[in-house]
Amino acid sequence: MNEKVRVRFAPSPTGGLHLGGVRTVLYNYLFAKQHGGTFILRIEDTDQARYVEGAEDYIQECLAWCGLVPDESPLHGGPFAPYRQSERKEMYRQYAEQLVTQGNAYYAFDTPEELEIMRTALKTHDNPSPTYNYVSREKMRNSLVLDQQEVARLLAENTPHVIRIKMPHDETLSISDMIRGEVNFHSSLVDDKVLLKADGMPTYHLAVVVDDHAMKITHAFRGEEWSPSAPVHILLWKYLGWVDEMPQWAHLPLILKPDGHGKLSKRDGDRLGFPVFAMNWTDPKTNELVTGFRELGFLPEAFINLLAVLGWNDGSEQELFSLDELVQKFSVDKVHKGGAKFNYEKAKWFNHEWIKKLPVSRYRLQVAEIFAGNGLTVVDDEKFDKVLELVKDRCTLLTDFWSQASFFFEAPKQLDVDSIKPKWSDDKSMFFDIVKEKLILVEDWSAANVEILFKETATEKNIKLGELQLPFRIMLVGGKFGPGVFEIANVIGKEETIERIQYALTLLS
RNA sequence: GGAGCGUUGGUCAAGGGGUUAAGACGCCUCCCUUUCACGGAGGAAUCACGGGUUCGAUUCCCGUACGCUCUACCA
Repeated sequence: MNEKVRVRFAPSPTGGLHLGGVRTVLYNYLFAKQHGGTFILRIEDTDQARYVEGAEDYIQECLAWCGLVPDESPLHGGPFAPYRQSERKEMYRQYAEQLVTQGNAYYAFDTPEELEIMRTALKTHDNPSPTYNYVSREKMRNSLVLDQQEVARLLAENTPHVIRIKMPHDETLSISDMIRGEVNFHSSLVDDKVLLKADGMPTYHLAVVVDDHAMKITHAFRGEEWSPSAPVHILLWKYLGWVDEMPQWAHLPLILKPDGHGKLSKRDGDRLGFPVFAMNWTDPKTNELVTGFRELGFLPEAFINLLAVLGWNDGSEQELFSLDELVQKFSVDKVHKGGAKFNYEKAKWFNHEWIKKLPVSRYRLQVAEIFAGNGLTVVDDEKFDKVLELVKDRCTLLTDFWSQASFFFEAPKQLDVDSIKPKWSDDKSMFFDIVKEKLILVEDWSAANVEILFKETATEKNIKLGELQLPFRIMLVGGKFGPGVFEIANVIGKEETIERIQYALTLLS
């Protein structure tokens, strides 16, 4: 393992894992693996208000389902523990204090109300979002303007306070992004971000820098929404004296709503009728269930594949990639700069392709579970595989196997007799009576034999074969779908075939 | 408002100074199949706008428009 490359995925346990999240994990993973490096899962749980019980386990399960198993994580452990930010709390305070001592940060005692007053007071048409910056900080209650004794008194009295970074007036901060190249920010336009919150927990800005340093992270992939705060992070690496160890950044394009514009959100899934989470997620606070790709019948191979090409393309015509192939072929410089709208139709196409591509043994178990959920226990594995093989071309989602194949195991509950009745005749009725009798005598129950017998009888009775196949299909399947009728007859067996013909004849007489 | 980023068919996209501007999804037509699919053959549909540079710009440069992200003691 090449310890030179260490990349991490750092979700916060606040809910389900959405498409953008999984894609970020995926790119992190691909990059780490193709360089023989280490893929790390770190949990960013410093926001106590939004922390959700169970979300961390959920994330780990999603990763396992997708096959993106981390080398180091809270669950697996690793040499750079802890992998949960809340367990590193003391270290953040220490670094924040160090920055204050160095003069790169300061204490701010402003209450939320005072901040609100400042923002509304400074708000103008031209400046709808005033910030705490090198101008406004002069009028606030912080250790930059208060005299030292006052600051000491406030601290001694345990006055709630935060630590803010002191942004320089006039500096150009340059970020080298693996996807976008060099991006420049002027420091006067960046605000004095809070580094350490009043509850003693760090904000993302401090935590990500301290953790990435502590875990020796070399490459950092994250969503584009982080791009504007990159200058803060750069400065922190500098102030803490770690510039030489700073990871290389890559800001990934966003996954957008299929209609309209904007970042894809959980709500869009409900609204437009498709999943946005990897797996089912039940919010313990509201008990609200959000459906996942897994439960909807997606294969992890397809899920990973569709996500990989939503923001990356290797330049060839290839669209279907296995995880191994992705590790081989992924490259950061082919990652797109612009966001992509999510297209559920295309997503389903990927799943369809993977269902056709993979051997049925790969998803036999999941389909069996779906059957069990519908009250049917699979007992004959050999038959089950045969059936799956027979209908896989017609299944887009794993759940489609139920509607496409349940009739192989239990007689259809309803027959679409309406589509045969108009053309039904006594001749046909007689034909099936004869066929039924002949079928009883068949010894070698093969599709070919049934077909021959069927054809011969049709010729005898002088009825066109085509006019008989549809009724036969309805008798066996219940509707106008499924593989070849004689194949079906073969799989469901002699007795069952005869029984279904018999039953249908009573309905039609 | 500001900053950063972006803009090739409806969507995902390849390409990149001279091309009939790939391919995929979706849509339409036909073939196969007397079911539904799969498969096969076709079709409609695109370089945001304006200036430059150039013999020539979809491609390079500058503007404009539009979009997105950020502008929290959230990440």
